[in-house]
Amino acid sequence: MPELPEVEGAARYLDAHIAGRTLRAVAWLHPSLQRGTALHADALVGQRVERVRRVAKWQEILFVDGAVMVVHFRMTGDWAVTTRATAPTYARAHFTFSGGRHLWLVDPRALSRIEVRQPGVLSSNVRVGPDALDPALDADSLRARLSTRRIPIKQALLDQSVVAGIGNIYAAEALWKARIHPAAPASQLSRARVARLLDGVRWTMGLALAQMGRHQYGTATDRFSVYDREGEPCPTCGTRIARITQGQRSTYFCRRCQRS
DNA sequence: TATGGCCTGTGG
DNA sequence: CCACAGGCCATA
Repeated sequence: MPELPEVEGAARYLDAHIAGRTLRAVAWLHPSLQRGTALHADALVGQRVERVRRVAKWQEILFVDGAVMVVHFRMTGDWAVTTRATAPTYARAHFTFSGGRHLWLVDPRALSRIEVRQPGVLSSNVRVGPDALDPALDADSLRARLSTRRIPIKQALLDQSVVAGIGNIYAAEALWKARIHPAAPASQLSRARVARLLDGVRWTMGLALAQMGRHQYGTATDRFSVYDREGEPCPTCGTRIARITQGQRSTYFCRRCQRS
């Protein structure tokens, strides 16, 4: 569920809690996490965390000896840190760290994924495009990346190999901000429109990041302009916000402000 | 490029 | 009961 800003917030939160600490124990609390990952995790016990960083929508927990635990929250993952060993509701994995810190992967749908990499071992590589907030990504390069995609712009934004970090909410928000119709063919956007879109992506994610100071998402729906607001007035023009389905996902937009 | 599946929960 | 959920992967 988390997109770039939420994952960034989660990674910072995690870094603040476990950087410098030593992993003491690992337990998998859901069968979906027990396939494959459990074996390698044992090797991490006894090792110290160097830091935690975000890569696209992944979090990488870097250990001082070079091992890496990679976590993807998918739709509903989140962290909880406690000082007691009592599992929160929907806890799917349990990590005990030195200093009496307990880290829980909390995920009602249990779609989160965890991989462990040893130094020098490359994981099954996922192709990800440039980070949405990468300053090196400009309108021309984004337009070039979109130019071959024969799909609607909304769906292209969700494709992590085009740009990394955007999800269903911020795709809708950015398109609204940029006044671009979500069904517009990705390959046919003018340079000016792509520039506006990139601004929209950064504006909407920058806002979210600023609010993210303290790793919380899921509550305030009022921070969105169109997402999950079908039938409510567009903040710009008052037109009722529409919902359509694109690639099995809901898209919210304003028919008046966002034209093809 | 489009689809079903992964999982479980919530709300209409 | 059904639709839908801030994601991604394997498959056709």
